[in-house]
Amino acid sequence: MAEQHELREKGLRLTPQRELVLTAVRELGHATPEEVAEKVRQTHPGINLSTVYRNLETLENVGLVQHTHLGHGGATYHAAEELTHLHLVCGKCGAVGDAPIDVAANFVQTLADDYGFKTDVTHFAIYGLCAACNVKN
Amino acid sequence: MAEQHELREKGLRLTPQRELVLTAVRELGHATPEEVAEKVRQTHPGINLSTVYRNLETLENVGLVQHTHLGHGGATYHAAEELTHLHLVCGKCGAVGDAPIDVAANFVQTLADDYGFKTDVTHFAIYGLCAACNVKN
DNA sequence: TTGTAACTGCAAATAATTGGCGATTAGTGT
DNA sequence: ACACTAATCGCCAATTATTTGCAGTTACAA
Repeated sequence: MAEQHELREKGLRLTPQRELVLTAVRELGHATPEEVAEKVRQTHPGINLSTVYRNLETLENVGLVQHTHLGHGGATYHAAEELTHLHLVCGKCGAVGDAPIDVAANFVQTLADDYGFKTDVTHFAIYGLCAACNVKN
Repeated sequence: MAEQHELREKGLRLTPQRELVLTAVRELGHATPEEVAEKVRQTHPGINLSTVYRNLETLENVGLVQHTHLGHGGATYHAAEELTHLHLVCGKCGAVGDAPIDVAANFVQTLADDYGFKTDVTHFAIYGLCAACNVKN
């Protein structure tokens, strides 16, 4: 019993649905619950949306995924491992780009020093225009 | 007819509801549609939520207000004049603090230079812990 | 005034998310 | 291998947030 599945290590039961949701989040990078469900259904059609929501919540509780409010409508989820970058959300085309967090290191430090505000980089969403949209604007 | 009301200047009809919504947004600093409605109802009880939603949208179209997705659930609106600061959203207590945009100037510049991403500072929401929550944490 | 398009209120329609509950199933102990 | 129990699932009704259709009202120009 040396090999413990990562989900079991967190005290969670290892169900196919759960595993599929986690895998989907990892493969998608970032996605809404709806998108995760769609992805999962490609291999497991019967899965219920509620199940996806509940598993996302559960997985978030144990720290395997996180959610952010990138834009309109819904939250988007991404794997915890992925939390090494910022999300650059294009307000025009909706594309989500990435940038390493250290581009913000200085900024974060300033906020901490001057405002006592401890920025949560994992919850960072930045709006603007992506390079592509910027050109044709 | 020298004095044109700001709303009329934008080509909008000057209705009491519209004016109240705009005033409420300005007084509240930032608020959800729900909160705006509540505020407006203090002086004009009959106003309908749809009307608030529609006016916020209309006012946003002409550039008098803007919205951001500060947290969960809903968008929050604020007056366009107010757009000289960043929003520091506390993930714990929900408080929304402000910081002048120039603390981000450097950061914004980096994103522009390195990623071609044109950051929209008016749509900036930063998550973390506010000073108060940070202490007792 | 009077006409007309903009605007409002209301109620029903959507969309997104959550909660209840009986049926199922993973994981434990035998 | 078998039974047990709580975790989890699927289905579906309930919320919550926002949007839309439409008929009645109103701002404002002529």
